[in-house]
Amino acid sequence: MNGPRDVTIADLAQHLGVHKSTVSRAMDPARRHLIGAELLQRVEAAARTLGYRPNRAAAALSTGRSKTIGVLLPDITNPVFPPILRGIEDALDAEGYFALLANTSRRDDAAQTAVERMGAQRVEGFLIATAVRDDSWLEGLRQRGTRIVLVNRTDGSGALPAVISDDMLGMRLAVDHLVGLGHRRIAHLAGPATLSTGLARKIGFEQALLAHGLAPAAMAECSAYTVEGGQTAMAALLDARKGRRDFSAVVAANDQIALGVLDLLRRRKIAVPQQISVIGHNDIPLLDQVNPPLSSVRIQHYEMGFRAARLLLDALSGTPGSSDATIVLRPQLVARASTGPAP
Amino acid sequence: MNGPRDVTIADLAQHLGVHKSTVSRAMDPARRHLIGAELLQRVEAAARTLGYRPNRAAAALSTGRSKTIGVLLPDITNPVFPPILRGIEDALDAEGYFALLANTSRRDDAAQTAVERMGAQRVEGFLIATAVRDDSWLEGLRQRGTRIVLVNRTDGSGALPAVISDDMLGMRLAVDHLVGLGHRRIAHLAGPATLSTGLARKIGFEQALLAHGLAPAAMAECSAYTVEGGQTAMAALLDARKGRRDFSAVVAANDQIALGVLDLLRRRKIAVPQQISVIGHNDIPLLDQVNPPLSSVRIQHYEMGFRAARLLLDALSGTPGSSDATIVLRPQLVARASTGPAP
DNA sequence: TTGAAAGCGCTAACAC
DNA sequence: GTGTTAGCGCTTTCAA
Repeated sequence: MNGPRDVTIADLAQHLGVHKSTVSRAMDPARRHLIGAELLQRVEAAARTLGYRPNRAAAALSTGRSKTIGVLLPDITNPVFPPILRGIEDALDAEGYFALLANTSRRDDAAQTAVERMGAQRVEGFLIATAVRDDSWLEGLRQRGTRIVLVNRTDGSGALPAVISDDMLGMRLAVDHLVGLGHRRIAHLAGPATLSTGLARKIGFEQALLAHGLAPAAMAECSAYTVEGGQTAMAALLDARKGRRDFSAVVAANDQIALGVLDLLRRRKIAVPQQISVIGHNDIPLLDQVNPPLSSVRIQHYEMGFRAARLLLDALSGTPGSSDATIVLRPQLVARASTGPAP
Repeated sequence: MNGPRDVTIADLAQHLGVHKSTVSRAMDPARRHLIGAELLQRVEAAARTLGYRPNRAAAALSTGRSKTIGVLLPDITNPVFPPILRGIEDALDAEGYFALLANTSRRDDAAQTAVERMGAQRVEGFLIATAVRDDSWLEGLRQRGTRIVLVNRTDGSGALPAVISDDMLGMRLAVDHLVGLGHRRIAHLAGPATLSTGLARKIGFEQALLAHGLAPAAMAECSAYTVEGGQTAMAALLDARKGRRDFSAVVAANDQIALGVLDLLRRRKIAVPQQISVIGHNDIPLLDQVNPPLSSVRIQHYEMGFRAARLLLDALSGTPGSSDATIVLRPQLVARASTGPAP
């Protein structure tokens, strides 16, 4: 059925008249020094001529280490995730690890199913960007010894190591910026309260206002972090006020929501930023090209992925200290033309 | 070092007083029917209570099938690739396969290195979106029996199965659209000639013009499919003409290049589309929000990934016919505000 | 319908 | 330095 069988270390050993464990040693950089210099050469030469290709699957079975990490994303199609994944992959690659990928927005239980199937593949740990605040199964997993690092979002337990952006600070940057422009009546379009980011940004927004002695002018929760979610919530906000707007600026919980807001305001002929200022969060690509260029809070996507992967890798190799940390990255304000002086 | 050892089929077998091969059969849906109904129940119950988790890594070693596919992308951060990857993943997931991911834009030989390492992991095949026209190593791989399906780009050999977009048709759509708007002098900013898409679109552009009895008004090749590549090439095109533009429309080889063009024209105070019309290719997200909304040729990214994965899966399972096909998907014109009547 | 035995390719004590 | 031996957990003939 298959063509010529793969060449194995046993084949090499026989060919060279040595034992296969000798070949095994010669193949492993970490144990190569145990081998005679001349023999080492011969092994390498033979490997080349016979076309030997190491079989990590076999090594994995023997050692229990697959050199493979499970990565769970809601949906790679959401522009927030590519740079995170890229960061993850760069960190893993440097250590010879691969990412096994799953998008979990297919079904409700997709994340758990993926974790189970990846567990069967014996991934050494998980990088999870899909945590929901009331996920208790994640904490259960951890207690059974599964290595997990959360990215971008945390779960409710707070017990799992995570790498996230400082959402409170992000909101402070946004609010300070607007207040600096003279705005006093500021509205917030929140993300889903089921997500840690949705909640943290909402609280962050309120606290940031409070620091200026202000209260929210209006609040609404979007059903999802999408353009449509933003449009719908914004329409509701405006309609509820029947034309009498009591706010001059909107802080959106993420960029897609903000884009939805821009879209709706454009359709309703409300000028941005002359009549209403809008600011997003995350700073996804192309925001500088939209109309008007959208102000946002830039978070360190790539860095987030990279650090999360490093954290997991360190935990796997038993590096002390780093194991249980939660790393909080600093966001940065990016002011563009969608925010301007209060009317 | 490790906690309690994993539960294996041997443990289950002992616990139940049967042979492990019996348990193995009970675990495999395809061979379950060989097992007595009552015993089957007991096995399943025991598996549950003892917390048995199948070890695919071991199965992989035994069967030679890892249920894993290697996916090579240049850079997931380029908005063209997320939907392709999503399509791939959806198709793989349906068959219980996982994608092992590698971004290959890190180094020149990253693709070959990744293929080698993934080969060691015994992936069953490769989905490759990084082909370069003069890649001969891919063809070599195929001849040695490696299963490969190309996505988005083809290599030079034409011998490898691939799923791509109809680039000739895409250019025809773009050119027909512009000619329909009255343009006669049309320029092309080509992608790198080392990529199949760069070349095919360039030829497609020329042929499409020819069909209207026209010749290219100007041509330039961008060093990369990037915004900067577009800016630079466009600047060169304009500067070479010292202000005397002999074209009223630009067909860019992809959207990033087109965005670079828009950017440059904005800085030079040349009105789009009043003075120059611009059209891109691929229709990446947010193009409808940029200023002005960019016309483009929409290609079926998701479908491309999905079909490629299906093709590979079919080949792996020995489904006849489908194995060696090259599938060409039809693109579609998306006219927006960046293209308008010729001045 | 179930059991026995061999083996997938590699690693890891331990011995020489 | 190198060989021996014994698995890792599962599948797969072949028998019974």
